[in-house]
Amino acid sequence: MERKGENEHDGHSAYGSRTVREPRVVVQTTSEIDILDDGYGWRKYGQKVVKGNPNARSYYKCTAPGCSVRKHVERAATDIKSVITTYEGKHNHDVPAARGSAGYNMNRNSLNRNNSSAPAAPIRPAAVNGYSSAPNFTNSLYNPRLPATGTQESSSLDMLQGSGLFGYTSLGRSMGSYGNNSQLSDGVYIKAKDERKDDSFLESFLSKN
DNA sequence: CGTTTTTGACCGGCGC
DNA sequence: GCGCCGGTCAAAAACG
Repeated sequence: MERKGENEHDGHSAYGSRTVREPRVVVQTTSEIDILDDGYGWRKYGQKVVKGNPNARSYYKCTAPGCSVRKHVERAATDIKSVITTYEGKHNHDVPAARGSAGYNMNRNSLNRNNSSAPAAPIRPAAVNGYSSAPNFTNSLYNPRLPATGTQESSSLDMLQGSGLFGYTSLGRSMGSYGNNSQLSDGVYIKAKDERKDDSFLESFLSKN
């Protein structure tokens, strides 16, 4: 649907020019669920398996009209628990869900093309466990087929949660396992840590809500 | 009924 | 020139 053709965005690491297009934000989350609810609606438009990773990469696009924000979700090949979500683009509308916490307004595409620091990350992990008051949980149940490597999530881990566990870490490249990304172009590397038992999580929602 | 998900095929670029 | 790879679109199905 949408347009096609003049949507070239291959660029890669073509720094030469300071024409930095869509902001790339990489969020690494440790959770069983691939789909993190950031408050926006996402429509899956594709899934592909990349070489070097037994897991498939899912492609999502914002369902908001006029919003061409894309989101890629992929699991680390080495750490099945690590979910790497890459956000591309910026939203042109407010957050449909997540009322009350929508006090943010990062919609600003003016000067500010370089993103070495000062991340205008439109990311907002609303799926943070701990407190769930907003009924925004449109994530479908996902069954992460763990390759039964022996190490399974013995028990639910509820350690680091709640609190603004958000820290912008400019990590060049941490999980340099499979030389997939030659280099993280300009992108903010946010590392959010949060684990939760989807069962309790969903049950709580479905039961109480 | 509308919407979203799902799978396959196609495309464009790059490498060799 | 062909093969490889990643990415998106497209049509159909499933679901709410």
